Amino acid sequence: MSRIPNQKAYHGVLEQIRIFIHKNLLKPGDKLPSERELAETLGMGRSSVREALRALELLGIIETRKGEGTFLGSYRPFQTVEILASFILGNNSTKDDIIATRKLIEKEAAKLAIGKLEDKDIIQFKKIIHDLNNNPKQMHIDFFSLLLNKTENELLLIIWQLMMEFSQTFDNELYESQFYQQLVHLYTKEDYSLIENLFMKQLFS
Amino acid sequence: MSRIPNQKAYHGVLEQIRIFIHKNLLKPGDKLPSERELAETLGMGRSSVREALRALELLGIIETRKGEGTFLGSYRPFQTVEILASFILGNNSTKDDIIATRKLIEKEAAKLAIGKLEDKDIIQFKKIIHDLNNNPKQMHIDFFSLLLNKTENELLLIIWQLMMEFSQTFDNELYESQFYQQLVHLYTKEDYSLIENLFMKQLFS
DNA sequence: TGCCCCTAGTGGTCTGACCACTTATAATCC
DNA sequence: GGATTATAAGTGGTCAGACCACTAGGGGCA
Repeated sequence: MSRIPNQKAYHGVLEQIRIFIHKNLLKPGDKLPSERELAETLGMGRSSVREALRALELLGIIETRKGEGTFLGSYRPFQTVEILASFILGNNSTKDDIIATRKLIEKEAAKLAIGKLEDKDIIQFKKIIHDLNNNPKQMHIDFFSLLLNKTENELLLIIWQLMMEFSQTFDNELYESQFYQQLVHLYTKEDYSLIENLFMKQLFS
Repeated sequence: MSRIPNQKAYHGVLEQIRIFIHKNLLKPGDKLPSERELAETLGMGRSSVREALRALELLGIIETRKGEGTFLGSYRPFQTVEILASFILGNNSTKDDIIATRKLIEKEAAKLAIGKLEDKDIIQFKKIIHDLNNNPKQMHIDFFSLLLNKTENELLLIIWQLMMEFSQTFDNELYESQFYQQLVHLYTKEDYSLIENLFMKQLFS
């Protein structure tokens, strides 16, 4: 385990953990060696090991529970996207970019949902639209949350949620109230050719 | 700066750094406070600060140079990709999400670029396509980097780059070689109605 | 048998120390 | 005075040791 001089220690730890996981065929939920044990095995300080573990934890690759140990998590890049977004959004990005991207996702999600909606989903959509307890913004969130879920693309859902979250403070650019009904109506009639048009009308209104 | 008991210290550091960046309008390349300074300012140990910084470094959000300091990076998690990818492997639904989202952005970018391309851009596209030094993957990256740039939606560009980074290691689902030429051809003829069709043909081939 | 307490092990955090490296300053030399 | 060279200060990289808070399991007690 000789280290290349200019290589940082925690990179080595990362690599070793990766090897350990694969060699022992660890599955999500399985336990990893303790920090002290890892440090001794790899011949480096505990703090260096911790730096690597913290990084992996932030990315959702591992989970740590105080008093218990370190466990392999079920890694998905979504957490990574989320962290990156929190540093990127609001800094480099303009309001316009966020809104445009949000609408783009909504439009595409509407098309992706084609053929994946059952009758009970349609009913659910109508219920959301007519729920008078919700203000327009909440209605919008409920509506597209359901729609995004139906696309079965979890990543897209996460990105959309991030856009919504970061646009909370300034974005009131929702759609006209009848838009949602019209969209549901198109699903009901199974007339999918007009979905794009429906969105376009909203985007340039 | 009182901390909620069950909240780990480095999460606080993460948040503070994020605020610092936004408050001071730091751009990539700008310098952050030193580790010791951060530790004192935030009232916590240097090791906790380091754990947060290492995580951010792994994500490419910051860069550290020994003897110089810590600098804001350009959000490109290059160093990370191989490590992360090795954890993604085997999770097919996640891979599918990444690929689908990537292609979705490419399709929409192609439509967003309508009306924003000048003659010199067209020439540039053709140059990229016919550059024999590039392998197909590099050509694809160059092609859509330029296209995404032309959409003038920086956020969309960043998301796309992230998808590309992740999918680099496992995704060979590019488009047929004549696809790129056909797309440029449509721009040349200013025949935009067929862009969607062109992509759809690729997606289901 | 069932309960409780204690202990060993674990992650969470801090401190202080030393190293290697970079930069800016000061001293030196011509 | 100007150029070169030593020096000092500052920075990230790493380690060791010490506590703390928490968890789980075992041993003892009723």
